[in-house]
Amino acid sequence: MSDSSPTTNPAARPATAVPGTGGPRSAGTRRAILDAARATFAARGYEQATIRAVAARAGVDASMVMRYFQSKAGLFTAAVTMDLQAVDLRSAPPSDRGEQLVRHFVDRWEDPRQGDDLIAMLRTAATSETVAGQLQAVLSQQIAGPVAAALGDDGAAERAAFIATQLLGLALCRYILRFEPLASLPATAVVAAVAPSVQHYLA
Amino acid sequence: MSDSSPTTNPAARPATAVPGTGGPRSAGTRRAILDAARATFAARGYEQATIRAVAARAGVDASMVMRYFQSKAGLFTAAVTMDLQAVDLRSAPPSDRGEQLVRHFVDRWEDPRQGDDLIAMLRTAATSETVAGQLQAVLSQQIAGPVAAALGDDGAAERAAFIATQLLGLALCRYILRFEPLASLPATAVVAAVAPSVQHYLA
DNA sequence: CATGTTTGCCAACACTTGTTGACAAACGGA
DNA sequence: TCCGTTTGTCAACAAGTGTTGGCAAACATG
Repeated sequence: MSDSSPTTNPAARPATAVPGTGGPRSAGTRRAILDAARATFAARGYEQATIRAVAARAGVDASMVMRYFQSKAGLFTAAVTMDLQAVDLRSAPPSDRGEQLVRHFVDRWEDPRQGDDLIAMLRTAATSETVAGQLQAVLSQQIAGPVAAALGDDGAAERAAFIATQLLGLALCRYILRFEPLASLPATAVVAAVAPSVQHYLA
Repeated sequence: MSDSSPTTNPAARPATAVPGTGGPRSAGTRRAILDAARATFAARGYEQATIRAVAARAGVDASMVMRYFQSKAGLFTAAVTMDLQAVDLRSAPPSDRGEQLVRHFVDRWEDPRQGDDLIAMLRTAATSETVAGQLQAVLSQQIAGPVAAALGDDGAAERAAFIATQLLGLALCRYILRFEPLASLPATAVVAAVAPSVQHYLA
């Protein structure tokens, strides 16, 4: 006690909180809010997603969301912060690397957990320069990194950029705009169709 | 006279209005509002673009925007309605059709007039199912049409969908997210790099 | 049990949004 | 000149937003 005001000190952790979750408050509520935020941001985009909608989905009050995360922007950052592991393209023969890269990304998008993060991020990046920068950083690690590691640094940035156009365009049309017949095709067919295009940028 | 209430009847056109513009009010103001709306929607997206911002940019009052176009949605539709002429792929040898298609689209995006329309539409489509449907209709006419005309109907819809992923992904990364080094490359270099990918989907 | 902390809910504030209506100035025809 | 229509401005409304503070219950600790 006498440390500082309890409301503003995130280090004051109650006994019921699970250590290691990173949050100062109830772990269950925090997780419920984060899950609801992910789903809401992914489904409606940043502006359309209201704090009240997130709170309702999580079964708590809107002011709870504010106490757990300090602002809507903070909630978005916390909800969308993910640790994706990058591919190691060197483990595959050069002719298979395009397909490997596409499959890796499609797997991420199809995964309900990580996919919602990416969809929310992509949706928001279209209207927020800040998030666009974050997305570029993620893609730099996810694409430019492995490409440079596998091919060397000459022109890797350009190659990665063009690969990003193909992969983001696929995500946009299939998961956000839901263009038919693309959205209904099985994932394997999509991977098979797009792989040669990415392979071309790698060669 | 005695027809109906003048405020709600769009057919009542004053003598000062220019016939053929399609609008019942002053042609100059209408055009100023439409230009401002295009620029604002393209720059900030649908939700972020406020009627007051459009009005300020056009140099008129916000209520004027409402009287000319009945709602924000109506303004968006009027501002973003464009008539793009589709390519005729049959006029080129099959091996050049990919490049022709890409160049046609990049030319549209780079054109300040039509480009703003498309950027606004793409930005908005990411968060509005209605606009996503409109965009799909435009792309169907711009891509699926020429592809089916050139290659026949077998699998044309799928081919067009994959071509759309590449072309929309390029537009997203270059004109909206402004990823580097992609955004700074000359248009010719972009066309040359992306053309083989589209060509692959055509073959 | 008494106490202080945490959790959660309720109500409200300040602000912005799209939208509407009333009213003054310009303009054109009779 | 007079009058109706049109054009434009001002102020306001109703709804929804993120955000804040206060207050009651739960809960662990002494």
